[in-house]
Amino acid sequence: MFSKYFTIISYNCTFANHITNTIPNMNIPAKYNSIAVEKKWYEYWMKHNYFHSEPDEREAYTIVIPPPNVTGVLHMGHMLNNTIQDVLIRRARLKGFNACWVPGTDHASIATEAKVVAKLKEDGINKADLTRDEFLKHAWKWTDEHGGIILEQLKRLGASCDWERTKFTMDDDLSASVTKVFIDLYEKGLIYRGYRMVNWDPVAKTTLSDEEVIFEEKQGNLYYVNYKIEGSDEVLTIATTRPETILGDTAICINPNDKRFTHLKGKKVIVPIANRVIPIIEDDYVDIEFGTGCLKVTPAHDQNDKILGEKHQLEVIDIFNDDATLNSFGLHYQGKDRFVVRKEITKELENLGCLVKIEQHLHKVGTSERTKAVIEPKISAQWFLKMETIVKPALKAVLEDEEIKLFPKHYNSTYKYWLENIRDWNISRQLWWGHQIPAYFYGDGVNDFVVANSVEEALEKAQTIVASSAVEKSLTINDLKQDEDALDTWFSSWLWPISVFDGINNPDNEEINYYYPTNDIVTGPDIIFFWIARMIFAGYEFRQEKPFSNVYFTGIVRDKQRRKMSKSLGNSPDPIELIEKYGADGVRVGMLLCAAAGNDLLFDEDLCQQGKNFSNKIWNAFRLVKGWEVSSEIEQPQSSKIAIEWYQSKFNEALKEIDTSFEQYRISEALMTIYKLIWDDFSSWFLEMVKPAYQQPIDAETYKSVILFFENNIKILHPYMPFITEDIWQYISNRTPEEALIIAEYPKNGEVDISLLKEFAVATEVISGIRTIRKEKNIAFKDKIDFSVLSTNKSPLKFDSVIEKLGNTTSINYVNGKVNDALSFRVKSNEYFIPFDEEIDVEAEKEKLEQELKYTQGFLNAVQKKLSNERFVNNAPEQVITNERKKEADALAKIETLKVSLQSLK
RNA sequence: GGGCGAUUAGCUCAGUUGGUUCAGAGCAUCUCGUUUACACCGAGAGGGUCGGGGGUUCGAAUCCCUCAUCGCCCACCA
Repeated sequence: MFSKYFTIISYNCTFANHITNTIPNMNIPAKYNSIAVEKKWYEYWMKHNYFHSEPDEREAYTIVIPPPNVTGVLHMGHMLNNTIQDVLIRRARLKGFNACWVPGTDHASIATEAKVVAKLKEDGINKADLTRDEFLKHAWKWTDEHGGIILEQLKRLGASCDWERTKFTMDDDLSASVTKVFIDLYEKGLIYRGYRMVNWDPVAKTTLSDEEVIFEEKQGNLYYVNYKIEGSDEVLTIATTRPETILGDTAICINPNDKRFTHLKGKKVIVPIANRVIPIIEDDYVDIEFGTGCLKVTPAHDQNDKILGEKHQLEVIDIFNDDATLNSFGLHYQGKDRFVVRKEITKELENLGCLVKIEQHLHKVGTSERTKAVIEPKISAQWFLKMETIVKPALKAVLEDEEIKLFPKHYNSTYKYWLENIRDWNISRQLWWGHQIPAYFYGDGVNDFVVANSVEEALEKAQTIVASSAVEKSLTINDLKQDEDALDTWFSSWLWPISVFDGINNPDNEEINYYYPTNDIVTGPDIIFFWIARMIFAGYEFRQEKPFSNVYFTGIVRDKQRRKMSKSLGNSPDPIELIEKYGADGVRVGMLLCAAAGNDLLFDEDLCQQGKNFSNKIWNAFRLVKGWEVSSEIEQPQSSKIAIEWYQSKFNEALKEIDTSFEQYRISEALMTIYKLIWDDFSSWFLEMVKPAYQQPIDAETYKSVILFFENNIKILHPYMPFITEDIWQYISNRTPEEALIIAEYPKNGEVDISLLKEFAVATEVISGIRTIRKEKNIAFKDKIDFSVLSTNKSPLKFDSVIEKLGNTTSINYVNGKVNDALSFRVKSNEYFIPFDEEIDVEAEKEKLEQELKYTQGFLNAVQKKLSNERFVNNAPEQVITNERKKEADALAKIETLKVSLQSLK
């Protein structure tokens, strides 16, 4: 017998090479080397241009990347964000879509300009000493040196962007789009120049949009100051948080209903220090309860005061320079910083006897998102975009028509609230780095300007205007002066999904018509207003169509202590180091495992380790399969046959679950489904079921299925772990570039045999039972055991052969009565027996049985109670009742078995 | 001050219209194991009054009310 076996094996060995010649006889390394593999396959993918997309007859699936800051460095937020995008895009590619992921960077005007200014300062250069052109030269140099690092880092992650399409928001065509859009909106009357209260960042020396201001709660003081009433010895006390602005006061306001001050109506007060006389005005805006009920009005430095000022026609005195030092209105404080002045003026007021008291006061202070400087409200001439009409289609698209879906959905209400309460968008910035506003002044008047594509065009327009006016004057190019300001960064990125396909300059080109609207956009919820909403505005305004169908908001990446990851805290790991340590696949899996949809994620490096372990698991499963000799001479064992049937169903079930998860953008849930499928179902169950005995070959038919399943597994895993899957794919068979996994065909959905899956679940319980007894009684696995079952069902079940194999039992005996001298366990109403030579601890067995009996009896009672409740039987659906009856029957049968067993022990 | 979202095992989270599979998953923990893919592993086990309290219902993690705690967004109280 033995020698015969060997003959067969040696025969099959030669044959094996013949029938499995699709599998190249390469040496598979014992360890998976992520670094070498990742480099190899990324280069391969690039070389064969798989990431590149051109319009064709297939359906497009498009994502535009949220463009990171051009000089930025990859952080964990990008890692998460781009992993998700890559998963989506790779899956779409496998599913047969023409997948196009457009990468690029944003010029990030204020952030980049701040960096360049800081760099110049280090080199001893002051921005103020440079001309605009000189400064821009430095900025471009900086951009060329640091720009695009982040895109290179994305490649390490495996991002399958169409790099040929890489865009930058200051590329010529994108800049032209911005200008075109500006002119268009201006001509529609939507852009206007206004003298308004804006948020002034005194460090960056620019205005900011409301969205760029972050309110922080700060402990401040409330200063009570006396103002002398003109022509009287009486004083009036006001409360203020900003005593330095006293020098800009132009009125005191009281509530007309405040009886305390009735006698002061129409009088005037003298501003301390400045000794100016200002009126007392009345307005019910003033809260009688707050402070002293008297409000000092400084129209130049407070939004509300400005409104009051306009209403009551007050003088406006701006006391600050651009850097928030005081100007000449600051009198002897001229040139000093506002916070220094606050301290000094307090002292002076005290010396003058005007300071009544100082109270501690907690209040919100606006700070600059970028520079952290305290915002100074300032009145200045700025450019604004009217929002009223532009928001309308955007509201409808998300809230009524659901043309655009937000995930998670609850962002709908945030979106709605913001859009309904939106204020005009301040789009001008006092910066050089960015798109210069295409407005050209031809005269000294505030309104002496034209908006044009170029200075030449501007000249023409200006000449026309001048010619039609009464004033005789001829203009030359030298008379024109372009507005110094640049546009808000978001004024270019709101066009991103359109401009990357040149859809602004060239609205009917093939690409924009093919790729637009894009499918999904993936970003953090922090830029829902900055970017997402505005892209939607732009989409409807310039193309009368949504820019994308689905918005997936990721969570914010935090550390284990829930702190936001940040440079200053130093709690953010270096993504590249992580990739080197755990492999890109491992890190991708690690990121996603902690990224439950709709939640912030607490990043934990251990999860990358889990990802790496998963790589290892797959690698070893592959080594196992690859190590088998294959024989076409052996008949397929029954256990393999049924195992294949089962795994096919299990796989189909998983496939369906994955689809459902993706529909809801539950990306990490889909990954978990695949993880369990491959680790538990495929490796722990399926491979063990079909695994040939030591040094024995596997039958060819089973092997074929194993390989097919393996291929299907790595296909569905590929979006998550692109590198290891491509590597194994190519080991399985020498593939031509046309057969690479990255462009393979995603498995088709198939039938799920639910009853088969259920039967298998029972079989696993039986196997578990055997394992438990083996363990309890120290019966080695290699010792074959006798195995009997007492069952109402006398015929062998589908998975009996599997039980025999994985339990290492003799063929299962179906018996009519209890087996003596045996250990037993029960699954459903069946009782299973394993003979045991040594004396059985009767008491212990009895105890066990009684426990089980007690539990089952309790269970039965509950079920019967339910069933005897008339209202339950009358009201519950048929199915629920049927199920309860079945539970009852099962419990009764089990109790019977238990009683018989107990009887025999007594 | 307004709005939104949470609160389920030690941790991070699932739990769809209230009822099959309802108390689950992964990780962590504990026990045993180096059996010829993998100790980056295998087999097994423990662990939760579903934030508290009330209510609706035959039946509640799920619906309603209320309280508590935490997070996020928005808002001009000097």
